[in-house]
Amino acid sequence: MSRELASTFSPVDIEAPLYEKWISAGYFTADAKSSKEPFTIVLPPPNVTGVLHIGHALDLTLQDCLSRMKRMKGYEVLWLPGMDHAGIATQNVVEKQLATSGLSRHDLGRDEFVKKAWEWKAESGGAILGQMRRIGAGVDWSRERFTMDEGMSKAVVSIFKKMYEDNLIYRAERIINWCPRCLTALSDIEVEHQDDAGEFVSVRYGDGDQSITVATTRPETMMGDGAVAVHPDDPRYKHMIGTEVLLPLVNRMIPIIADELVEPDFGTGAVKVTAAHDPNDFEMAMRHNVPFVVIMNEHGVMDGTGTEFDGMDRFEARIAVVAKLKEMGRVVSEKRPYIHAVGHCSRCDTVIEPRLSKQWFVKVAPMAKASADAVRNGEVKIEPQALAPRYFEWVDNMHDWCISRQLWWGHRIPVWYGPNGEVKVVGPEESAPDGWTQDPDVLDTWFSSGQWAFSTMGWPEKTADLAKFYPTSVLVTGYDILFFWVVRMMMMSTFAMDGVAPFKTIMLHGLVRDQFGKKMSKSRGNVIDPIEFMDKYGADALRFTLARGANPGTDQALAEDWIAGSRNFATKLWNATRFAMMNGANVAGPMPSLDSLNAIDRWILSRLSQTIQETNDLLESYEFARACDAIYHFAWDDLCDWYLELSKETFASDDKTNSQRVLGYVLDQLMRILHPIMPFITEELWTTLTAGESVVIAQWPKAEAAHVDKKSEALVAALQEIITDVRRFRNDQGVKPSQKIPGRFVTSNEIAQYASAMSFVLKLEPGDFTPSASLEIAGVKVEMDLTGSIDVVAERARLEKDLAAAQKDQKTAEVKLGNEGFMAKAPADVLVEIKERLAKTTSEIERITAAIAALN
RNA sequence: GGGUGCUUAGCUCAGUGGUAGAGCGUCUCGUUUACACCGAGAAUGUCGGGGGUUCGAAACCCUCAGCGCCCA
Repeated sequence: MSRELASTFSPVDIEAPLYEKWISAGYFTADAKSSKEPFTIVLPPPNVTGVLHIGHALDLTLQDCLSRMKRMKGYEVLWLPGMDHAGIATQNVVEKQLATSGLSRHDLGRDEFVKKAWEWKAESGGAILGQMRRIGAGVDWSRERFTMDEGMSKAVVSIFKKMYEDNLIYRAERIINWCPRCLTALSDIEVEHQDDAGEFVSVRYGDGDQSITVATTRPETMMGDGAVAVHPDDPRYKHMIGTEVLLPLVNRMIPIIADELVEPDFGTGAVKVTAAHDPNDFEMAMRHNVPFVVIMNEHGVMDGTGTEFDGMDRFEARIAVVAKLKEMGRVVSEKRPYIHAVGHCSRCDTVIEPRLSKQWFVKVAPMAKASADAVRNGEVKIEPQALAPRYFEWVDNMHDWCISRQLWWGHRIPVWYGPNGEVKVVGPEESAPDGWTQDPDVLDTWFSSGQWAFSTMGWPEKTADLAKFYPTSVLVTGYDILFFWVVRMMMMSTFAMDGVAPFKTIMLHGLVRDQFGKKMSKSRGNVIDPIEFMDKYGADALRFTLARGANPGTDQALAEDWIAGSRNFATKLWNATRFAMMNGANVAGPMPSLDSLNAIDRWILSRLSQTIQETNDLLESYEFARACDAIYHFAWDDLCDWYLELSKETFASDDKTNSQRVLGYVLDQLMRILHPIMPFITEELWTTLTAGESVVIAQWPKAEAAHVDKKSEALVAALQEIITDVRRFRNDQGVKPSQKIPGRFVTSNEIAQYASAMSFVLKLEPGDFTPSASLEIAGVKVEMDLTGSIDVVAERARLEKDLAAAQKDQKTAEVKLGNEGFMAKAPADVLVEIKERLAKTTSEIERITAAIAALN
């Protein structure tokens, strides 16, 4: 009735064809007209320049796992894929390409350059999409989106206009983060702070009585100073407040002002105020009317100081300025290296230059509040909840968001300026008056990817997709971009979608690290390439490893050995299924009634039922690691190590029909619950076993409460105890595993029914013999003939060790029961448990003592 | 400086009040007809230190030490 499985399992051979099968069957294409309850995930859009890294692999695995499970549960699943246009990154890539022919983007002009960028995207962009297929991601490719495609671009303009009209977007001159290499403004989150070794120089301003020493890490900016600030209550400087000192190098008189922001204990307690080149100084300058003196151009080169330093790079100038000040005898002290946090461009690592500049901003306060409220009032849940404080810390203290970028690749700001300084936002269906010019800048990429949850579904049109699939069910992403993208999405969505948050749950996972828990980086050389490991071990193995490491909200370590271990698990499943089918496992016809089954069959059904329940509950609560563990131990320990071994004797007999059906059922169900995590091998095995169309569309198993059978569990536990102890005895006695020895079980209880199953596993041959050894375990006497004398020394050592352990356990139980406080206060069930433990250890001690006596 | 985690077997990590767990690694035995990508058996932890709460603490509280991350 069914196909035969190849004798060896080769993941690379089965994976690609199966993915093609799923796609052509349309399993992943969502239907907005379906009457099924929706389950929606939008894929955090990878960067168009990016390739699949191990973090994506984890993120995709978890999303795929959830969406496959929900599909099996009967939901109408939409998992929407796509990419963002990555303004700076893409522009950098294309500029680099141009540079190879000696061209800059300015040589081409804006329109030509943007055309080039689109060409680049068509040819080389989106490599990651192909890699997503490789890992088995069941996304709806028919709905693939790109942040710069036509629909999303329209949405960007619409929302810009809407926000502008609501006074949520404004243009202002502020200190912004400027990258002198990318030549653009950046938002706060595109700046990475690193501890760098700099210098801390104290410089004397003024002379004689009218002098004050300021300490700074940026001496080169002193030509732009507009004041010196001290704390208003600082007794050292109180008398100087309101007076002026001489600013060296440029010989300008600047005031000494008092501001609470100054920390008296930091440095000399006096700081220079460089209003146009430092965000804190800017704030102070606004309060005290300190002039803004710009001393650098957009490249970070000194400019307009009227000194010898003009034309020097800022870092060059720093050295030259200090040298000059030293010459003048103005350097009071120097500390070098001075470790302090310095902002770097997250795209090119250049040191950020705070720069006074006119830019567009989003006023975040109202939207940030709505975003915070949605989580506070429970509309949106953060999983794990322990990470919610991080979210609040960010949304509650957010600065306005600088959204203009001095780039060409991106959504051009839809603002036009008239000849007399008029400003007009031009919506998607409108056009600008003749003679007006459009703002040259583009919008931050996050401005459009922040709309990912709704404009991918056709907003602002009232589409069927939006009606069916918005808000999305769960957002799965790393906690590292909680502040970046998630908060942006929360703000944009609550604004555009009448206050309805974009997702019901935000599920955060951690980062993937190397086997020692260290961050992966090119410089460390510890980067794991998911493609390489999928080639070697299969996508399922990589997925299982990642899911098994995914404890809520925490980072996970990853090593090749562990992926190999998951591959071994896949091989084990393959071989177990192959073996089962060789022995006639099947899913034909109804299941036999429970009372017609033997205890071993009933036991595996009981374990299966519990495993299904456990797996379901764990996956529903995003406990991927524990779900994997539950399945792994059921499959390997319960099914392979015990059920199959204990059933071998049955399968060799004539009375095997029931067990064949039970085994078929167990494998069928096992493949279903494992499918979301290991889709390929489960599909291959399930379709082979059941001859069904696809496990992708099979029903998710329900835990059968009627299958839970404590009696059979107790019985099998006894069988396991007996078998393990006999094995141990054989091992201690130096009997080889394959060696058959005479042996029999002497018992009057129901374990007797399973004597032949145990004999089969233990290689014991019943018959007429004079036992040379006997063990008593779980109320069963096992008699064996080792043909000759047994190793009394080894056996006594073993027994004495067991005796000591039993005595220790007995003692702790006795102590508890002799404790008045325990007897008075411990709950009844614990009391019963300890009493049972005492009884058990006591009889165990009797048994071992008798066995030792018998040895003599 | 502010916030927030973490410290459990050689390694990486589970374990939120009732006799310490997993995977990998280690040691011994083994080609028994599913599987050597395997099987069987074994060893290994005063749960970072100290104090407290409790009949009972790896878990709860305080404190010290070390490590990490985010933000300034």
